[in-house]
Amino acid sequence: MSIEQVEVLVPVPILEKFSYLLPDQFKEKPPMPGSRVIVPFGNRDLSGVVWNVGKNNAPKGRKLKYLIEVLDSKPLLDKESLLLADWASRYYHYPLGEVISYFFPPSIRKGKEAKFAEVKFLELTSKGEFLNVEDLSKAPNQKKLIELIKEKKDLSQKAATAYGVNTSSINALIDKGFISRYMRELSPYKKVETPNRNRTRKKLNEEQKFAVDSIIKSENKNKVFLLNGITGSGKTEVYIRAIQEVIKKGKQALILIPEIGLAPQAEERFKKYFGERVLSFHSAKNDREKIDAWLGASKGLIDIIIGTRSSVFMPMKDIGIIVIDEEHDLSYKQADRFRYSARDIALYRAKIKKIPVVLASATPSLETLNNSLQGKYEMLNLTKRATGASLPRYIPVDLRGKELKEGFSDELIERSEEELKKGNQILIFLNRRGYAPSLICKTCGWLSNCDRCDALMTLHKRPPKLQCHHCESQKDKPKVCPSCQSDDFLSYGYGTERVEEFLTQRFSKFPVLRIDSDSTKKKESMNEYIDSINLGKPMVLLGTQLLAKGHHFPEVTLVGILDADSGLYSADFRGSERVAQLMTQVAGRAGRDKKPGKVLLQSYSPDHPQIEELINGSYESFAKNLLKERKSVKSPPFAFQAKIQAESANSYISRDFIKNLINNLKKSKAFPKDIRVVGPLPAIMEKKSGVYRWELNTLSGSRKSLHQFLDLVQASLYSPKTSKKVRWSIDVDPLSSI
DNA sequence: AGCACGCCGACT
DNA sequence: GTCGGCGTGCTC
Repeated sequence: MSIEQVEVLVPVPILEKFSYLLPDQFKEKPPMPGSRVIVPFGNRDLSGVVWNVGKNNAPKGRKLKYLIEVLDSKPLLDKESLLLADWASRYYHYPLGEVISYFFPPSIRKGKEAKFAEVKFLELTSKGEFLNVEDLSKAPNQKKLIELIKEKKDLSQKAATAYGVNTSSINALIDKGFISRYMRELSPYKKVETPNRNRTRKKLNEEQKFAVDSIIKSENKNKVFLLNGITGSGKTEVYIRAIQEVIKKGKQALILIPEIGLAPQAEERFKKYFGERVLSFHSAKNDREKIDAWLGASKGLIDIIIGTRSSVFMPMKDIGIIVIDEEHDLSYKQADRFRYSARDIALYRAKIKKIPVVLASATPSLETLNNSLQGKYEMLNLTKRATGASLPRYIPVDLRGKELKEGFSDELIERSEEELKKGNQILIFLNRRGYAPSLICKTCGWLSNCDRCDALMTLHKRPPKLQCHHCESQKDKPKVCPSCQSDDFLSYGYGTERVEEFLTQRFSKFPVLRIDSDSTKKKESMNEYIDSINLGKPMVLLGTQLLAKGHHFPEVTLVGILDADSGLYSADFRGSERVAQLMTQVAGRAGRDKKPGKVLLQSYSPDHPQIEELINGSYESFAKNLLKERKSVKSPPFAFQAKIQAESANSYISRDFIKNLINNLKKSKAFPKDIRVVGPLPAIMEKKSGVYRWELNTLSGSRKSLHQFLDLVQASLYSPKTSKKVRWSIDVDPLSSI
């Protein structure tokens, strides 16, 4: 029986799949699931992905259109990718047709041929076949080329040039009709068969060896490991060994890293071990690079992909392990549209493929820590620093009653000076860019409010502007107060620009390097900074969380945390988890090599239980306390959470939208009983980028009930009756509430 | 998401 | 009289 129709996924925010009739020429050899096709959709033609063959779930009576074209004779996505997409679509309650887009580089998704770049090749014409090369003895280059083509069979023009044949000789032979030029696809990758380079075989300690062995032993099992290692304990070294074993078996590895900023260094580090087998992947790559990496990985020409969030969808021929570095990092969660967590997608992908996952962190998320404590994940502890160094010592600095200079206590200044004079580097941490977080009129009290957000605009000095850090708004710094025309302003609070100014004049003999998203805007600047830090000369590093992430600064002996209190009283219940992670990570930059390190923690409440726990306990003890607290109030990870948000030009519209939604859903018989509904409430920052946001938080002890509830929500929101004045979103396992 | 259709305001 | 504003309806 021949196939009459196929079900196609189209990249539109609609839950339904769309069915099409197959024209006769495709009936015998219908496109398989995972192949791309062109279909008519409304009054345009779209590239879609075949989901089902032979099925038709279109409403009865609906007249089907004919599919226009089949783009791929073989599926581009394998069965596992399709399963993964289906799961992700259900789990995150996001339309499958849009989810599947994430599995392709954008241009492939839009219908571009899934091929490596075509390159000029040279071949003999039939006239050329019968040519006696000795006839060309007067043109040695032409003779050489003919011989090369005969010898190599496949010769690209580029290769010919590399052998020393210039283009004019090539063209001469073409003109004479002896050879011709044609275009052919050429893979930029050669399958590397040589063993890994292993340039630096570091000796592993007992804990590291145990960790490597445990991971290797579970090679064909779906096992999740928490590689719980203190900062500087050599986690990377552990998973590199595990990956080496996987590759020896002819399989591939996927390594996820938090941010693009870390990609070049990470890539360089992995290239040292794996040479040409490794390739990085992130959104800054151009179209061609993305296609090449994607094809290379799916054809098995690349063994290791190291990439950011979006790489979790990278199709791979035979994936054998997934590593998620800094698994607690927020950047693994996409915060708009398809709000997926790359970590959780990776966990499910590994489950489908029955392969191990390594979650690496010095400060694991409470979710992961809890899963480990409950025995769902195997915890591999690295409690010693790889260099034999000890963890830095915390020294609290009580700010109460102290006179500060631009946010610095005398103690911090003195200790900093001491270290610099000893030839060491110091790191000052302040998680606030700009000059000052607000500008105030001293005369009338006018504040630098943002017009589009419930937030104050930050004063920047270079260039002198007021900038909102929550939207795109920026304006010139006013010369006089917009309200009372006075010119007496107060720059209130401290940002990195301001502290840089102070440090530069206070420690004038030493270079001050400010590292934040403003100073690293230029493409190469971060690498240049890292290089100058690595020279090891005494200097002051000053920066935001950019500095806290993953870097290895062996010469830093002192870390100064200017404001340990910020975030202590956050409106977000995840605030203290964040702060603890950030502090521990920053602190971990100190004393990583031979020299011991210390961390000065400036605080107005050094006896706050959380600060005390960090100083006298550890991240882990801190996190375990937090888990107890979360358990007692049934917060995640002891309940599953989803957030529904509505935004519109008007607060009442957003509020009523959420109100009506929940009221209508509550009338449904399918409304699960075990759902805790909190809200509607305005978002913590209600007005942002000119829109007003209200939200509904829902929690349940049962994942199943939560999803049942979200199915109702989804059905209601995707109904055509839903108001278009409101932009809404469903966020499963939300992480931020700003 | 696009795109067309459709009904009310300022313009060559 | 028309161009075009964006509300609303629909996509196999």
